[in-house]
Amino acid sequence: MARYGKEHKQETRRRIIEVAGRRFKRDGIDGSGIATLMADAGLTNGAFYAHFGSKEELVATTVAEQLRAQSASFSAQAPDRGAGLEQLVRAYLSAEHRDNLEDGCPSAALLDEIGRCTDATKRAFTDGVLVVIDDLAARLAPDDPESARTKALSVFAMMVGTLQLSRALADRRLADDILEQGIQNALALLGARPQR
Amino acid sequence: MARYGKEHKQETRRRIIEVAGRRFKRDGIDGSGIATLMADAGLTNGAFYAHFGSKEELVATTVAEQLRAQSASFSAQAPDRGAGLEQLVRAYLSAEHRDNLEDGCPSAALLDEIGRCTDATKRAFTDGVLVVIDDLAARLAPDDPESARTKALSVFAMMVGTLQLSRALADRRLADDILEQGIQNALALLGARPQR
DNA sequence: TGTACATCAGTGAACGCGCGTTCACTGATGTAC
DNA sequence: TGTACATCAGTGAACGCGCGTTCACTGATGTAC
Repeated sequence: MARYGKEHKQETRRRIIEVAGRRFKRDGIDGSGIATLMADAGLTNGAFYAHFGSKEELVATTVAEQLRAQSASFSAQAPDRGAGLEQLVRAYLSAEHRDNLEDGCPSAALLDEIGRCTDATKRAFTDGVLVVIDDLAARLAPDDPESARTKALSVFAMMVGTLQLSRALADRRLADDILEQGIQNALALLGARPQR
Repeated sequence: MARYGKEHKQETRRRIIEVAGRRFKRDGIDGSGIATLMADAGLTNGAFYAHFGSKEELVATTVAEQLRAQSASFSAQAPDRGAGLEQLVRAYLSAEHRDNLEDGCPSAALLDEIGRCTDATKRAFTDGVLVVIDDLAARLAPDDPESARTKALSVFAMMVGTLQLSRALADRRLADDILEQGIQNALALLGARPQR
């Protein structure tokens, strides 16, 4: 039944991490059981512990991988590292992104749960999100990305909060409105030069 | 053992909602069991269903109550309805607020989980958060609060995202920095007149 | 004032279920001779 | 080339536990006469 070899095992591991990313984002971390996760990956629950020491270890690994993938997706969407911000903002604050949790931003789907996780998971998040932030900072100020870091972080926080809010509102019209307003305000913030 | 009368029962109900608010914000909705919640309120699990039809009903009720309390707290902190925004922003994006989940903003603690809740809970959230937003809008543009609504919503989203991010970062210095940067950017956004 | 009865908030055990985790086992693959 | 053995990815049943929910019961309080 089981195929043999290091390569195969690593591919299985990748598959678990990938389905975990989708499940976590859709149902939450607490809302996703290991048996379900493993069934998604075409395996049974027992196999899990050949790949990860605990659920929390999978969470940390998955958070890291999700942020890596998001960074790669930003680069693919807007390959010019010194630009493309408006395009990224519009794609991020779109109804499509809001309505597609599984393929969406891990921060928007999981940020408050990550705040309640172990230090190891928070560290994985911190490292991963800084790569995303630094990508944004480089687009914001190609000649001095270092100084733009906290500003990029703040704009990112705004986009995350806006998407979460849009998902939590029961009024569709209002949910669409705040995405649009979020785009306007993000672009205004990005356009303004630092004021201190 | 049990005291008798409508008044007493309603007081117990209030107590359950209050401890649920604190627990949910600290451990998440999925992370808080009914038996624990009831023990917090000094009762046993069985009594729960004399007060609520289901856990989800408690969630919707608690979300509504939390937002009502937040609105009241804003009014108490800055009684002049046409002003006080800077004060509110500074209190919101403070290290004290970040480090005190239980007494803090329900949106920052629960927003992504609310996005995964039933429609009834989302509706309770929508109604409640609009009161908070309208309070902010009235402070932002006392003479035309209606037009300031989406802008207030967007600023609120930014504050929520920033607080969540600050809580999820493993690096204390960085977490403090983005609070400070969030204050600067929120004030800049609020100071600017609408640009369309 | 005293007794009998009705009310009902809360108790606590039990329900079936899914959780994270463990482990003896299977059986396909690879290696040795 | 064929056989015997080692490796090990994955299976599936079981562990103790907490989940949301139900319900027969308790006993303090209030009402009627």
